[in-house]
Order: sequence, then C-alpha cells, then structure tokens
Amino acid sequence: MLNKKITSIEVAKLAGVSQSAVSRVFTPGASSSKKTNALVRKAALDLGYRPNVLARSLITGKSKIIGLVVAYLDNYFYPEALELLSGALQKNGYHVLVFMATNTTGNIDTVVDEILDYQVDGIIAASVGMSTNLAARCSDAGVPVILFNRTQDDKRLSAVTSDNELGGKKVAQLLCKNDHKRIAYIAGWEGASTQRDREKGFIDELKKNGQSLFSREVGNFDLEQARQAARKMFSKDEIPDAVFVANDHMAFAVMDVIRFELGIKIPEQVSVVGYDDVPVAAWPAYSLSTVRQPAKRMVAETVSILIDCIENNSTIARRIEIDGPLIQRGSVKILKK
Amino acid sequence: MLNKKITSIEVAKLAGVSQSAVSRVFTPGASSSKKTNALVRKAALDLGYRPNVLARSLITGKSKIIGLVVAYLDNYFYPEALELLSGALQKNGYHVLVFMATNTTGNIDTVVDEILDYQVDGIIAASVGMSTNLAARCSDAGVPVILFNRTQDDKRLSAVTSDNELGGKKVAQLLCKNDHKRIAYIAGWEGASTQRDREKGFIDELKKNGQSLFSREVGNFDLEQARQAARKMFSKDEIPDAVFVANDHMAFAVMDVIRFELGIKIPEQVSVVGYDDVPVAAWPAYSLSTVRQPAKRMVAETVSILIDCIENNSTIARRIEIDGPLIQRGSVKILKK
DNA sequence: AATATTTTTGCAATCGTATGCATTTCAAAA
DNA sequence: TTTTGAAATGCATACGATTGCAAAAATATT
Repeated sequence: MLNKKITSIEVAKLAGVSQSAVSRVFTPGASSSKKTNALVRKAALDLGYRPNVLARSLITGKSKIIGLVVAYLDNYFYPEALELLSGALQKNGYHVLVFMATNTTGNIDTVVDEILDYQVDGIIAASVGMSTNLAARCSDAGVPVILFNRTQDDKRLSAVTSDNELGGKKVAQLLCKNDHKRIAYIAGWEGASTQRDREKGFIDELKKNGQSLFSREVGNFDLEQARQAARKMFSKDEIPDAVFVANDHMAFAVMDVIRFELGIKIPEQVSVVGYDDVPVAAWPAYSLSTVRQPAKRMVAETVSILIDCIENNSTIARRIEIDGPLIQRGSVKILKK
Repeated sequence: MLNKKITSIEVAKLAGVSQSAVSRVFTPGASSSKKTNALVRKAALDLGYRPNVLARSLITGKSKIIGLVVAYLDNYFYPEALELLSGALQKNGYHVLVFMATNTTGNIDTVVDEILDYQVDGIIAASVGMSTNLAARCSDAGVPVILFNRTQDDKRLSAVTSDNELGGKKVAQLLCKNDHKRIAYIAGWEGASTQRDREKGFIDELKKNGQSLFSREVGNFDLEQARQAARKMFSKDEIPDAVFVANDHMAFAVMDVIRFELGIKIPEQVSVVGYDDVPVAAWPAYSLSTVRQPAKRMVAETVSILIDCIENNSTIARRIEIDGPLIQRGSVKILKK
C-alpha cells in the first residue's frame, strides 16, 4: 500500500555515514567531503530520499512558506498577479500558501491567525486591509507583511502599488486634452487606498484644467454595483461625455450597460477609461483605454522587498509606487488635428 | 524587535499544568477536565499562544496542507475553481499550497518533488497531466492525487471532470436542431482528455444526425493559436455556419477575429459555441452560448473525495463526471418556429 | 618525518508538539 | 463507607531534521 517515508537515518545507514553527514550534504554551505557527498547522494537517490521541509523548518525557524491573502479573484488583475508572484517566489525557493478573505472583515483576523499557525516566513496581502492590531501581531511574530496593490497609514507595513495618483492624473489629462466637457467618475470601494489615490489624482488634474466632476457614483469594485452606478449615471437627461471607472473590472460592466442596455455609443457619445489593463481590456470587443498596472514590476518589487526582509531580517518598511503607462485604445474619443 | 515565539511549555507554566495538558486542550478529542481547559485557554489567550502546525504535523504525519498544481490561470475557469477550492478546503481545516506548472513538461516532475517535500496531505492537479512514474511516487509516499478537470488512463488516480462527452453531444444537438449545415470545430490541446472527450461527443452526435465536420483547426487552448485557427478557418471561400470552440477562453478570441478582423456577423453568418461558461461568457459583448462546467459541484466532489482519501485513508480511485447544462445565449442562430 | 592547520565527522542536544503508559483523581455503584 | 470504573494528568519519548562542540582525518608547513 504505502511505503514508509524515507528519513535521513536510513540514508545514513545505507551510505555508511552518520545522520548528521546526510543532513550536511543537503544543507547548502555545510562542510562535507567529496566522498561522503557522493555516497550520500547515491544512497538518497536509490531510496528516493528528500529532506522533510517541515522538520527542517522546526529547527531553522524558516518554513519557506509565504502566506498570500487574496480577496477577489474575479478581478482578473489578481490571477495574473498570483501567477507571477507564485512563479517568482518559486524561483527563490519559497512557496505560496493561499488564503481567501472573501467574507466579512472580521474574518481577516481569523485568516491571519491561521496563516501564522503555519509559521510562514512572510505575508503578502493582496488588496486587503490590515487592522493595526493585526499588523502588530505579525510584527510581534517577526513575520514581515507586504501590502500588494494597497497602502495604509500604518508605518510598519511595506506596500507596493502602481502610482495611482499619477495614473488618475494621466486619465484626466487625456480626457481634457481631447475636449471632454462633462467628465464623470465611478468610484471603487472608498476604503481602498487605490480608489482614493486614483480619484485624487484625477480630480486634482481636472481642477488644474478648470474642470470639475460632472457626475459621480460608487461601484465598490463590484460588477453589479458598477452596473447600477452606470444605469443611474446614464439615465439622466444630460449624460457625461466621458467616464473614468476606477478599475477595468467595473469598466467592462459599465460599458456593457452603456452600449447594450442604453444604446449609447462608445466612444462617439461617451468615452470610457479604466484602470489596470487586464488582458480583456485589449480584446477588441472592449478595446478599453486604461492605465496599465505593471504587474511584473510590481511583483518583482514585492518579492525583492519580502526576501530582503526575511533573509537580512531588515525591518524598515518600504513604500514603492510604480509608474504605469496610459494605454490608448478605442474607448476614448480623440480630437482630430 | 521581535518577541520570541510562545510555546506550549510557557503556557503550561503560566497555567500551572503540564505541557501535555496544554497539548490535550488543543487536540480535539483528547481528554481534559473543564478546569484545566479553562486554565489553559486563559493562559494561552493571555500569551497569544497558538499551536505550531508544523511541529504538530511532524508527529501526527498530517500537515493539513494540500498541494495544488495549476498550469494556466489566464483561462478564467481556473481562478474561479481556485477560489472555490481554497474556500472549501479552508472550511475543512486544510490550506492550499500553490505550485505553478507553467513551463515545460519535464518541469512537472520537479514541481511534484517540491510538493512532496512539504509533506502535503494530498495533491490536486488542475488541468495538468501526471506521468505514471510521478503518480507512483505520490502513491508510494501515501499522498492521494486528484485530477481536476482532466482524466488519465492511470487507474490509481481519481479524477473529477464535467461530462465532457455529453457536453460535446449537447452542442452538436443544438447546432443540428437549428439547421446548421457547415459545422466546424476548433480543438484544444490534443493531449488533454477534456479536449478529446468534448470532440468525441460532438463528432459522434453529428454523425448521428447525418453530418460530419465541415472544417477543423487546432487552437491548443491558447489565445494566439486560437486566433490563427480562426483566421485560417474563416478566410476561405466557403466558411462554416457554426463553430464549436473547445473552451470559452479560445472562443472569445475566435469571436473577436470573426467579428472585428473579418467583419463576419455572429450569429447571423456563423454561430459560435464555447465550453466552460466562465463569467465573461455572460457579458453582453460576447453573449456566448456554452456548456457550463459546474465549478461548485466539481469542487465539492473533489474536496469530498480528497478528504475521504486522507481521513479514512481510502485508496480506491474514483472517477466523477458531472453533467453541466447547455447555456443558450445570443451567439447561436436559432430557428424560428 | 614530525608538527601545525584546516577540513570532516559523529555525538548529542534541540526545535514544538503529540501520545502511550502508569498513576492519580473523581464520581458512581454497592 | 468501601469498591470499582472511568476520566484526567504527568512523565518521558518520538517525529525528522539542524548545529555546536570536540575528536578524527586530511592537508599544509617546516
């Protein structure tokens, strides 16, 4: 049925060396002669031995596990990020233990407790807020936390985001430059820093161009709420001639309502801009102009900071904001010159 | 800086009991009096103690970790499945360690070795093949493996899929019933059982209706290859009046090429059917008729089988095929009666 | 060839928890 | 009150590895 597990002791016996010798062969940086190395490796191969990561972590205090908390996987920015994160960490000998934080907020506490139970070496919180209390618990446990695609006031937390404020600004510039006059905004969840920063950059730049928001609704990063917001916004007598939606995910829903429910033409009657540049944005059915979040670079930064924290147990929190380009596609009406 | 970790010994000291007592309080099913229970729980709370899962797993032999191997996360069926899987396992006290198997095939072996290093209690392979050799290694290690959304000949492996053959059949029925006469197919990766079964059911049912395939290309479950396939298929003098695409992911690419590159109308000139019913299929921009893979039920079955294998160490491999409904939307031309 | 130095090696302790065994405690039955 | 059985507890060991220390072996130096 099931063969018993092979331990280092059995390898030692077969190779005719001590158990410590086996351990040293599999511990990078430990000293062992060429001869024993060969003997042990041969024996290990014959028996199919591989070191037990969990037993190792018990004594080294390093589990090589990173806890990843994710809230939404239906926003396609996150699967992409997850894939990149997992790949990058794998390359560095770490692996990702996934925790969904789908439910209510109080549930986050439970989730973090569960994560810490696994003695993770670090935590990446993707688009999830952390209470001060929670951050403190992680800090007490010596587990570095990095926020991905969100920031918070708590100075203990490192965070990697795109430059959301600048991104919002770029959108405003694009719309103003192309002569839009009734500019609207559909917000994400107002508790999210990404939402706030995008809106701030957007509004500030509108002001600079002598404009202000024509209309505003809240979509909470949720498809159905975004649809509702669009219905409300575009069922009035005078409708916007441009709308910036806080992320692509909602933008698609908004476009669908505008075009297929209300029969309004994009971009002829209204321009739409999103944020993220998820793959679907490039598909011609949407051809959505948007600000790209450079997922690769964000992930690279996240992993690099995290590994620095773990391996040099650096404790300084860092904030990284990565600039992302404005991607112009067909959903925005452009002035002909 | 970082507080030392709290162990059961310190809790024992504070509570005035033995370390074993502490352990027993946190071990469901172990015997402890109400008094000690209260004492220990209080002390644990005061100190912020939680049992170390890794240390526990060392002695129990159960890590409460499930290894999940995923190949593509860009096909949106998988993020959904991942979310459901992770959630369901979480509810049962398990957690998911994610391994990407993006690269070449030989790489799968490496990945599985890495998984086994973590002493996982089970493995879910989502849309990934396993060599006989590999399956044997897992079996030897006493680790149950379940294939998700793929089957294989190896009898040791349990597998959960939708009823792909029946699904293909339903598509053929739909198209024949509505008077399509030049029916084409765009295949997925031909090594995948899902691809083969869908095609088999489809072709068999076409035959039964006195039809055969008008045209066939291969898209390998890849966006760009699907586009190429569509270009080739629809650039001829006589084009199909219906095309079944092996999954939704490719179907979107095919629709985009058909409509936006070639200017062919869906469904007036050609009907398109996909497979999976990912969320995007329901969006009006695509409104794709498709066979739903009942992700919730597939996940429920997967988790149930896996937990049965682990906890009752049942070793019999099971094959589950779950029927999924045909979802009719606007991408198929329907006969008026 | 003899000594000094470095590299390997094995022994034993350790990480944090679970658990078999023997003993004590407690409540129920007589 | 005594007897009996069950429940609770503590002691000590085990899980599978890493690592400090001291002894042994290999290498370098004179």
